[in-house]
Amino acid sequence: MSIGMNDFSPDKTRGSLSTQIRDHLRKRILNQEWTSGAKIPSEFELAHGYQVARVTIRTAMRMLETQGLIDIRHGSGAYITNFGTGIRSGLQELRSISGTIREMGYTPGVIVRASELRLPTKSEAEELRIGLDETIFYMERAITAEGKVVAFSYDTVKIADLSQNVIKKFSTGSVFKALEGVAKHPVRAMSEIHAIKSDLIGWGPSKPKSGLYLQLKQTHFLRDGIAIMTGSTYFVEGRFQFIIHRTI
Amino acid sequence: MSIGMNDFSPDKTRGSLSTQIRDHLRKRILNQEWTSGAKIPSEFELAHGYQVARVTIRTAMRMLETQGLIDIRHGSGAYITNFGTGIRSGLQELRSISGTIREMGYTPGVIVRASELRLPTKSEAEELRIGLDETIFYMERAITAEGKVVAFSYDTVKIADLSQNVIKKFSTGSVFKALEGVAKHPVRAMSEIHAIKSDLIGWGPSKPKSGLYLQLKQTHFLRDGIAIMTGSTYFVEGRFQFIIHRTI
DNA sequence: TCTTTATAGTTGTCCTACAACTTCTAAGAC
DNA sequence: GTCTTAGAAGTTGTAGGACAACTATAAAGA
Repeated sequence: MSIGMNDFSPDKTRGSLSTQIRDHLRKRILNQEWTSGAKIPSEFELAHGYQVARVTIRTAMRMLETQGLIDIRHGSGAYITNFGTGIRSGLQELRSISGTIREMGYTPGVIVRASELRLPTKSEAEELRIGLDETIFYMERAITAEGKVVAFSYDTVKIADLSQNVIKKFSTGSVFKALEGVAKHPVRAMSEIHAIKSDLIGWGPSKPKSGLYLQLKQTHFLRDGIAIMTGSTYFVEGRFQFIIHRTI
Repeated sequence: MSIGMNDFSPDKTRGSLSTQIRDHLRKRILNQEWTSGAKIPSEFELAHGYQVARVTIRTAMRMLETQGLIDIRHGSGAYITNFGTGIRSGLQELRSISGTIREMGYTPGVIVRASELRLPTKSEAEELRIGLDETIFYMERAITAEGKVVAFSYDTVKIADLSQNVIKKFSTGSVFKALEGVAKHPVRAMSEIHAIKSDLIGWGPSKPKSGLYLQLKQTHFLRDGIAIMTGSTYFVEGRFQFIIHRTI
């Protein structure tokens, strides 16, 4: 089903107009409203369609180009890049694993094996830029798709200015969702990638015999540069496909 | 040493003004002209400094924001993100491995173990979108840093419209450099990442005993979406640090 | 001391105009 | 008829000015 631009209406509480239009256009692209390689409407047409100035459309389009979704050619137009659909699981975009699994058409799940309030280790305190006496929240979780574990996750969250209510939600649902509710959701992450072979990682019946994982050792940051969460996620090799879209 | 904006002069042959200014600003940021978290000059000031319209500066800044180098806040200003220097080896940016090694302060090298002209396999033909009868160029290379192998590379290049001269250069220097010379350098790549443990990969004395690699299975594309190169690079775990900068 | 209110500075959007580039069409040359 | 060239139309890039929306700071007031 096509989305079209008719269902768009600006929301003053949700960031700038251009980012809203960017997100709307992204949806339309991922929804395959235009085929791969196709030319999308001109800035002039889009501006009329969305009832905004051309510069607002331009700003949105520039962002999509930088993210690799479209290709803008001077004097010609903007074209859908040849991989529009694969990108949705692109690693360069920060989104929850559950969300990605859902978008791929599977049913995500989370199994919390352990969670506790404790003091940080030295490296954790360093990553989160907090003192060694500041209590943090630690979790060991397994992320599943269709009931099968695709990743084991070991995370530490800075909870200094979070309510007990928010912390409780960590154990039940998505950490991202819980943080979003208090306007504390991360907008950026720095990840180190490693290939790991170890029998010490993972648990339960879904634990892979190979012991082969793709480790994402990452720290999440808020808009103002404050670190809020750090940890490692071990993706079971073969059960999750990572794609990176690289641009100049 | 600071760069400043005095050494900037537009070059009509090198893309749009805004991309040139983006690259110039990127250099200044990576050169640490502003410290991490610092506020950079306002759009108005930059526009005056570079002698261009504000919209041109804005376009450049938006690209830098999408790439995660700066953070633009409405009504306040643009700020250097807290990881400006680490990003230069970010996987989301497409650059030659040799160049990355050089930027990290090491001396890169390439050892060509084998190279040949041959017909493509079925999957190679599929990736490059060519016929099974179109000759391709195949290479097995090792990329070194300070003489130590950091990655083994198995690549296939589409050479249909390349001269013999260009092909010869593949064996001696950087593939990227050779393609750049004929305006055929890739601007985009789609990479799959895998953790691999195998004794069949690599060769020579630098071959790691662990057999543990981070595999980048990627296809490179030209500006117009044509695939030009496909293959796998196996990074020896521990000898090369991958960082990904993820944004919303 | 704390709160509220101005004020200046900065980014977001709008408008208009034109330059630069691409693509297609049609006229012209042969 | 075929190729080349010139032109026109369409599209993106840049310019300049104006104002709205937002932020941060400072001053005034309670």
